[in-house]
Order: sequence, then C-alpha cells, then structure tokens
Amino acid sequence: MSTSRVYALIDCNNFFVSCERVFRPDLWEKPVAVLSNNDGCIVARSNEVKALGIPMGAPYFQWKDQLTAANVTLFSGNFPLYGDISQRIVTLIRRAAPTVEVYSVDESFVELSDLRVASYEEWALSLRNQIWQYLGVPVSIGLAPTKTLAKAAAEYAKKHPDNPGVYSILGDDDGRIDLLKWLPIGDVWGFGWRSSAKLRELGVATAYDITTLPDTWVQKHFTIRGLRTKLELQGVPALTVEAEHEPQASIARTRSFAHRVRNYHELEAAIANFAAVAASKLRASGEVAGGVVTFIRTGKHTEQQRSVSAYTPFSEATEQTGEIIEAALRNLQQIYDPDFGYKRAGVVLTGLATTGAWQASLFARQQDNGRNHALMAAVDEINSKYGVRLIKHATEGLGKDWRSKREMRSPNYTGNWHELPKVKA
DNA sequence: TCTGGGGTCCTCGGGCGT
DNA sequence: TCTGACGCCCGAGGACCC
Repeated sequence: MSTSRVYALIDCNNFFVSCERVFRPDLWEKPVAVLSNNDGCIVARSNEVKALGIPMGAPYFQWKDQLTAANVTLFSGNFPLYGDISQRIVTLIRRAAPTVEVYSVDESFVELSDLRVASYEEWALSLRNQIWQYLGVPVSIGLAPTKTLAKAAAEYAKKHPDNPGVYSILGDDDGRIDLLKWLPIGDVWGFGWRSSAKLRELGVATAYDITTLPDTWVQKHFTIRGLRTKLELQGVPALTVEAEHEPQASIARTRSFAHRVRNYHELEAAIANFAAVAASKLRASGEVAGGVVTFIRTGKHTEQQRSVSAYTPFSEATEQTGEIIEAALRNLQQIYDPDFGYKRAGVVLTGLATTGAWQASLFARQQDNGRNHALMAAVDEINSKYGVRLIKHATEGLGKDWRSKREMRSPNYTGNWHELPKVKA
C-alpha cells in the first residue's frame, strides 16, 4: 500500500443539531432533531434521537407522536444560520492547512502530504479542540492515505465515542484491513442504497469484501465510479483534493409545495418566483445562463404520478430576470396538464459562463444590455440590503399560496440584526 | 392531509451527418 | 436517390452525495 499521500476528513457531528445547540446550551445531551424545508423529513438527529431508532430522512408526520412522547426538541431547518457557522469552521481549517476542499456544509477534505508536522494525529487533535473551543461544534477527523478511507476513518471515530474524535490508519495496513472489515457495505462512500442492496444479494457485506472482487467486474456493474471507490479502499488514490473552486455547472431553485397545486396561475407564480431567485443567484456569482429547465412533479406517493420537464436554450446567454422568467414560463406551458395536482416544481439554469466571456450573438442588443444590467444590479442591491426580496417581477404575484411550511424555525442568530441572541443581565 | 433541496457525474438512446 | 452502419452530440433520467 502506498502511504505517500495523507488525507484528512473533518466531519461535523450531527451538524444542524450542533448549530442549534450552540445558541441553546440547555439542549446539550437532550434529544434534538432538525426538519427539512416544508417540515417534510428529519434531516439531522442528535445521538439521543438516533438511539430511539428514528432513521435519517424519516417523514416527520410518521414519527410525530414518537418524537413528542420522547420529548424531542424540533427545529425547522435554519439553513442561513448553518451556512454561517460552516464558513467559520472552514476559516479555522484553512488556518491549519493550505489545501482544503470544502466538500459540503459539514465536511472538508484536507491534503496533508506536504504539511510539515511532527504528528498528523497531534495536528488533528489540535484542530478538533480549536473548533470546539471557538465555535462549540464537535467534529470527527479521519486520517488515511485516500479520501474514501479518510471518510471511513472519520465514520469510525464518530461511532466510537471512547476515542478522542480522531482516528488514523496511516502507516499501518492492518489498520486499513480492520477498518474495511468493520465498515458495512451500505456505509461506503460511493455505494448508495441501490448498489449496496445489489452487492448484499451477491454476498458482499463489508467494504473489505469489495476489495476482493475483480476490477473489470466492479466497473461493468458499478461503472467507473464504482471502480474508483474500490481502488481508494485498497489505498490507491483515485480522487484528489479539489482545492480550486470549480465553477458550478448549474444553479437551481426547487421547492415542495405545502399542498397540491393544480391551478395554472398558482403554478405560474411559483415558477416565476423560482426563476427570479435563480436569476439573482446567477448574477451574484457573476455568471450568465445558456438555457433554462422547468420541471413539475406530482407527489411521489400518490397514485397518479407525473414528472415532466422542458428545456429552452437562449439565443444569447443572459442574466436578465425578465428573459429567464419568460423562458421558464414557456416551458411550463408546454408541460402543464390540468388533470394532475403538483407537489413539487423547480427551475434550473444551465450552460453557465462567466459574464462577458460568452460569444455575443450577431444581433446582440447592446444598448438594452447596458441599461438592463444597471437595472438588475440596482434590484439586487435593494433586495440584498433589506434581506428580503422587496422588488419582484409582476408574474411572481404578491401572495405565495404554494409556500412551504416552516413552523419551528430558530432565530437567524448570526445573519440578522433583529435576531441576535439576547444575554440576560 | 402530511415524504427536502441543491448539486455532480454517468449512461442511454434518439437525431443527425457522413 | 435510397439505405444501413457508424460516430458524435446532447437531452433525459438515474444514482449518488450531503
């Protein structure tokens, strides 16, 4: 096994729950769960809630009684707050190491190979203590020769509270094998529930079992991605730490509705709103879109299912709210069928390019563009200043009949002056 | 009544040109 | 002029991640 590379995965424990507890220390060691948008499913659980046997992603309405009986404190997801705390954690990690890949809101990979430290384990322990001391968020850290193994090591650290929150399999191949024999196939990063069900049928129960299968067989049944995972588990790096921020390929705004939406005008208002929000995200990232996808779906659990989408390319890439809404609504007209009640819809902007870098069409409306650009900038500035979208396109409507439920949201403690935590004298 | 949102990557298959 | 084989491109859809 090559040990020339060293990767760390820093993984926040029960992240959304930990964020809520930062401002509610009374909930430490008490059962806490966080709900998705629309209060639909459970997306984060404290260890106490996990111990009750309530699974990740469980529909809230199915577990409501049990949660109440167990006196679980519930929060509607407060995603701006979690994003803010996440950024503060990343700042601390970047101070400790130069090559960081922010993988998700609660996980970062770090390349440590070129970092000159006496002990990687000491480095990890010190970072863990710092994040706990400054921000009050507990993390688990895995150290290994590949990213997939670092993920597994962090998982091991998290599941064994008797160790100090850091688990390393560096420089010891027996450690790697023991870890793989411990890791169930369903917990391997890269094999989802569908693939692991297929593997279990074939008698593959642990991560170790995968490493005994021939490369060609793994690639044939689980594509090139399955093969990469297998190599990584064997200690052969097949993935790198992507410290450079790759430009996004798409920007989406999608939501579930609080009730089934059948009425065209209600759907139209929702789509126009999604398109406007997506357009403003697009401008915030300094990009233009080459096309727009609109999709609408019935509930996944109703008898009559329908899931349809339509795509409209722009003759010239744009960041203009008006043009994006117009194209998104043209898509909607193509796919709308009044015989169905829709539960979810969305707008996805694709073919993104940096502003100014795209090929202007022969018929570019240069004068219009200058004026509209200034108008869009002014709208964005006003909406950002007030923290809500005060200025809207007429099609979006004033009310939001389709709006999601969020009945248990905590205050945005760090992102809104009016919601700062208060300290009693 | 009530089952998330925002992404990436990969495969497949139809349309099209040669 | 028609037809089949082949490769390329691109959109749709699935699997996966947190």
